[in-house]
Amino acid sequence: MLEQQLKQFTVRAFKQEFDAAVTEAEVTINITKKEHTGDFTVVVFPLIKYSKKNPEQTAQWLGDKLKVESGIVTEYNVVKGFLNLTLAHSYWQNKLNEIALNINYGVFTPNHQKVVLEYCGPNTNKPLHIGHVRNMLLGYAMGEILKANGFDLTKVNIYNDRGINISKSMVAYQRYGNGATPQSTGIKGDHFVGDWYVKFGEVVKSELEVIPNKPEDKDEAAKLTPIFKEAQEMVQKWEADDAETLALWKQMNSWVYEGFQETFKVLGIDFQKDYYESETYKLGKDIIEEGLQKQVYKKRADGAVIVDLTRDGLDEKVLLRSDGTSIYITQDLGTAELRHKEFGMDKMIYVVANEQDYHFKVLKLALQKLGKQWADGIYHLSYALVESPTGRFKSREGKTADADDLIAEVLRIAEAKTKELGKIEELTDEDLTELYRIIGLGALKYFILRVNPYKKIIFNPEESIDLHGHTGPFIQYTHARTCAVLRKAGKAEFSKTTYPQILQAEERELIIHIAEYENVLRSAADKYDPSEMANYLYQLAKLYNKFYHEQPILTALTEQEKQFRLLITQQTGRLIKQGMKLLGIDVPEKM
RNA sequence: GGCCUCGUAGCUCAGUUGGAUAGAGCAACAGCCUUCUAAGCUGUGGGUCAGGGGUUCGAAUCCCUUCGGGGUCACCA
Repeated sequence: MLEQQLKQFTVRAFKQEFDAAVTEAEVTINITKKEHTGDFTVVVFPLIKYSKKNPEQTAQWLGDKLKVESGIVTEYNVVKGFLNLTLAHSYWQNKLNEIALNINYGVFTPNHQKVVLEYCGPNTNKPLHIGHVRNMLLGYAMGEILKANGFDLTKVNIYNDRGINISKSMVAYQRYGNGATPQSTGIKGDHFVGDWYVKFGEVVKSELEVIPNKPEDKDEAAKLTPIFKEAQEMVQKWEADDAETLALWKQMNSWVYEGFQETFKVLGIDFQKDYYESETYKLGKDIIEEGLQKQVYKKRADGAVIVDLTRDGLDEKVLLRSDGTSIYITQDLGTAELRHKEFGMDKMIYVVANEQDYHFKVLKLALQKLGKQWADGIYHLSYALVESPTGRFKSREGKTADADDLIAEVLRIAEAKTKELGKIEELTDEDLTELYRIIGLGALKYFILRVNPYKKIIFNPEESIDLHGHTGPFIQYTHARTCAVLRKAGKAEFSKTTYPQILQAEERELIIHIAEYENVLRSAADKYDPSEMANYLYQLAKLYNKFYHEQPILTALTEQEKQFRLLITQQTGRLIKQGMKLLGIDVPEKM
C-alpha cells in the first residue's frame, strides 16, 4: 500500500534526522483535496513536536527529503501545515499496469479464519417484509466482502418456526381453511400462511366484541378470546408431539419455505446451512448448568437462573425460567455453542435489527463470563429499521412493506424506464426480462446498501427507486458504457503498451481511485459496513464518466494514449463489476 | 425515568482513529448529443453540521449540557 510506504518513509526520516520515535499512527496521509495540487497530503502539525520547527519548515524539509530520496515523489508544495506530494506519472502508469496484470486484485489470500454469518432469521407465520430485505441484502453483501477479504465463510439462516405465531396461522387455517392450499388458490406459500395469520387477528377482534369487562390492555384482552386460547392449546399440543398438530405444522411451514425460497432466489441470496428453532429451542440448558457450576450464573430464590451484569453496566438478566424451561436467550446460548462445535469459528456475526442490541450484549457477555474465548469473536451487525415517510412500517399498512410486492414494483419501474429510453431494440424478449431484473434489483439493492447500517432508512416507495444520480443503475450504466467502448475498440492486449508522456488530470484521479480499491475492501470488512464499498463504486463511476466526457478514447491523438485509455476503461469496468458483485448486484453489458 | 442511538442543504445521504474554504444525488434554474451509450457531462443557487459550553494550533468529528426523533429496560421473540 502506497500510503503505508509514505508513512514508513516519514517515520524513518524523522528517526534519522531528529532521532525521534514517530509512530506510523501519528502520520496522517490523505488523498489531496481537488482544489490543491498533488496526489497525497501529509498533515505535518502532529509532527512538529519532533522536528522542533514550525509547520512550514517541517513540511519543506520532509518534502525535500521525499523528493530526493523516495524515488516516487516528483513534486511537492506546502500550504500552511499541509505537504502536498505529487507522484511521478510513471508511478501511476506502472500502478495501473500492475493492477491490470494481477488477476487477484481485490481478492485477498485466505487468512484461515472461519466466520459464521447468520442473517435473515424470519418467522414462518408471515411473508418477508422490507425489514427482512435490508437484513438479507446487508447480510449477503457482508458475507461476500468477508470472502473477498480471505475469510472462510459459512452463511446460515435460522427459522423461527415454532411457538405462538405460527400456531395462530394454524388455528385460523384449521377453523376456516376448508382444505385450501397455495396450489388451489394460486397464492405464494408464505403469503398464503400469512393470510391466515391476518385472519386470526380479525377473528380475535370480532370475538372481543362479545366479551364483557375486558381489560384495557389490548394484548391482555386478546388472550380472553376463544381463538387465542385455541392457539395456546396448539402450542402445548405441539410440544406434546401431538401427531395431528405436527402434521399441520409441517404442512404449513413447508408452504412457507417454498415461498421464501422463491424470494431468496430472486434476491440472489444463499445459505450454506439452515437452523430451525424447533430443533434448537431446547439447547442451552447445559450451558446454564456449566455457568452454575462455575458460579458465574446464579440461581435466584425463586428458582430462575440469572447472570449479574450490573458491573458491565447492564442489569441482572434471567437466562432460564424459574420452572426450568428455556427462553429466547437460553437457546441462543445453546445455538452459539452448537455452532462453535460444528464450525470452530473465529468470528460469529449476527445480522439482526438494532431492537436487539441489548440482547446481543447480554449474549456475548454471558458466554465470555464462562471463559469461552470464541465469544470474543461474536459481533452483532446491528442495523436500523426501514421507515416509511410517515413513520415505522406496520405490516397492516399493507402492500408497501411486503418484500415480494416491493421487488415486483422495482422491476416494473425498470421496465417502464428502459422502454421509455428505447435504446435496446436489438435485445430479445428474454434478454430484456433479464435486463429489467438486473436494473430493478440493482436500484433497490443499491438504495438500501449505500446507507450506513446503523442509520435508519426512509423509504418512500414512490420516490426511492430512482435510476439517475447516486443510484445502482447509474453505476450499472457506467459499466455498460465501458463495455461499449471496449467492444468498439475490438480485442486488444492493452496492458502491453508503452505509455504517454503525461497524464491528464482525469486519468490521474481515476487511477488513484482504482488503486484505493483494496483499502476500501479491507475497511468495509473491518467496519462491517458494505456501504463503504457502495459509495466507493459511485465515486469510481462518477470519475469514469467525467474522464469519458473530457478525454477522447478511441480517437485519442496518439496510439499510446488510446491504448492507455482503453486500459483505464477496462480496469474501471472490471472493478465496477467486481465490487458490485460483492454487493449482490449484477451489471449489464448493454443498457 | 435509567441505558443505547441518531440529528449535516427543501428531500435522500457522504464525510467522524480531530486536519485545508463541509461534499454528492434528487428537486429548481441555465447549458452540452452530425464524434466512443445523454440512465451521461458542465454550470448556478441552496448550510448557525439541532442549540449552548469546553478541550485543541485546528472540532461536523472528542467531552459536558439542553432540545428533538427512534430503540430498549419481560421468567416475549
